[in-house]
Amino acid sequence: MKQMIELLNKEAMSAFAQAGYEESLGKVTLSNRPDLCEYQCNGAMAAAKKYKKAPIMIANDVVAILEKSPAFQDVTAVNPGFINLKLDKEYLAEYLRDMQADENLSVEKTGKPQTIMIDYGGANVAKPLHVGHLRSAIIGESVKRIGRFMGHKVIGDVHLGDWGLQMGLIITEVKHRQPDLPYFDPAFQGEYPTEAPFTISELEEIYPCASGKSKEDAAYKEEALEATAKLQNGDPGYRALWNHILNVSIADLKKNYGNLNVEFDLWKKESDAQPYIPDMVEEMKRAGFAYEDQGALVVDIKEETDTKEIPPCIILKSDGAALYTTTDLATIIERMKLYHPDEIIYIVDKRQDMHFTQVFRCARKTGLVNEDTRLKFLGFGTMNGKDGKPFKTREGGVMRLERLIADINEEMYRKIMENHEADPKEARETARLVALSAIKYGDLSNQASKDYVFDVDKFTSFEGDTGPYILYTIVRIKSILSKYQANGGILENTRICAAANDSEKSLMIQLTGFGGAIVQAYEETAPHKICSYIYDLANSFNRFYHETKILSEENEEQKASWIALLKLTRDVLETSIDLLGFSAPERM
RNA sequence: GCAUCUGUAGCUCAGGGGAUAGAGCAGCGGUUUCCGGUACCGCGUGUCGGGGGUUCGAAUCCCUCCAGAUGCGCCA
Repeated sequence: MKQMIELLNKEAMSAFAQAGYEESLGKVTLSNRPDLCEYQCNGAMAAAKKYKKAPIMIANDVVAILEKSPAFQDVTAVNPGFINLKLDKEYLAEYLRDMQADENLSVEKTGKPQTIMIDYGGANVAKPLHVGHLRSAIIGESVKRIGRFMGHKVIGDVHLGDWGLQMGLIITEVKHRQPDLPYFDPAFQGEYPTEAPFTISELEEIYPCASGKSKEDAAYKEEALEATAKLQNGDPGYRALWNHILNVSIADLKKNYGNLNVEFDLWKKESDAQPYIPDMVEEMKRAGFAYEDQGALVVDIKEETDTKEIPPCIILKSDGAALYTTTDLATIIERMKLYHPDEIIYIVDKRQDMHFTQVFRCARKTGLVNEDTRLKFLGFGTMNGKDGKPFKTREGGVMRLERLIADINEEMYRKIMENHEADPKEARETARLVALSAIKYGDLSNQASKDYVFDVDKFTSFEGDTGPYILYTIVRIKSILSKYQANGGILENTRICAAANDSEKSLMIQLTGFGGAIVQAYEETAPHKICSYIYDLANSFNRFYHETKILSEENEEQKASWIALLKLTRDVLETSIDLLGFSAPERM
């Protein structure tokens, strides 16, 4: 169904046209002066010059026509030429009834569903997730859900880092510790064990240990490089060991992402793209894109409009090895071949902007993607501590994601138990949900591209612009609805009627803005727009709630109308937080 | 050095050509015959980094300067 603002635009545009002015001038926006009106139209001022006429006169002409529209209860022209609009109450109620009946709450699914791949998460095999991985996971998950809600086919891919020296280092360290394992015996002919020779916690200790050694011990590093090469050349024992590393690691990653309500459709890995590299390189050479420069194989990607020198894209190092860029390009080939995406969105630290500029240009120039395939880089800013510097533990180290989440869960649990008596088991689960809302809302309510301060005290607060405040509002609505049902009320039999007071009307107007907020969040890949929308909505609801005694209302039709309004408010809020990637408990 | 991004209230952030620049937190003062007061209402605070320009109108667009973050060929 059409958005409210579109309907109003149509009214205003036709009024301008009927009054003899250009139709496009009739653009209606939400009022920025709620004391004066609900919606406004500024077209008369823009028209003044064109028609050499005082704006107020133009506004008067338009108002004369607009007054007849059933959409408005009040239309006035104000100096110097504003047109102030107030919505008709019945028209508004009618719209909300339609919205409630619409399965997508007024948001029209796209007529042209596209396949969108989202590359997010940024996890590496055998390395624990840390706070640096938080933003990509949270933002990516939300972008994915928003795209799906709009009716697109969205594929989330974690794109694991599983290739390169890190793997060689781990294999080398395992070899030093357990040299008798069959993986290191070239003569071994039997079946390799199905059980991994290490647990996830051992694995997480092995990598930093090996990495440390390689920095001090040249021979050790040499060994790791050899192991890397051997793995990449397909040594069966090394491959078998590598598979163990992958399995152990992926199981652990799935658990951790699961705790964040983050789910990937694909668990593709850098190694999956390797088979595409040789042909890709050959083709780039053959077509004349790639040439040798200072020993390396490069592709020029300069463009005339550049304001600075963009270095060429290096395809192969001077020693012939592939690098990050190479793998990313090969991954594009694989994605195009297997999934035919119309768009690929990369949700990565904004410091990698230059890298992706190179990859995208190179992919386009060498024809790896179709002309109309969109490649989008959504760079996010750094998560800082209260001191404004990158978030660290108290000891100054990198904080593991698991620890961060556990700490916040604990804090939430403490708050819940402190505030009222609760069953410890239920309180644990509630704490988990509220903590997740705190973390995700805290992150998503900031613009992705900016650095932001991760302030645990602020995010976990039940007051202000926070996740817990949103959840609290939802829980409160649920509580009233269930009381209504407990007293014999039937939710399905309720019907929204015209607003009885101002706070109810502004809640209703706020509800009509849902579709616009979602569409904008989708078009701008900006989940924070949803946050600010639901924060305003929660405020509107709470204001209305305080002025209106709902359950004790004697007029049954009026009571049912309010219940219907509450139900719609709950649905809009819950749909919205689902798009942000968290959910609300029944009680808290 | 060059480039990109950022600069809005004491703090954390919205707003991105229109009417008096907004929220939250922090501070102060109210609201309870209570459907969850973890709420709601009110009060104060601004050279929108500085300066120039475009426009009937600029926090918003353009130029310039200042400050900070980040990035600048064989790491990922």
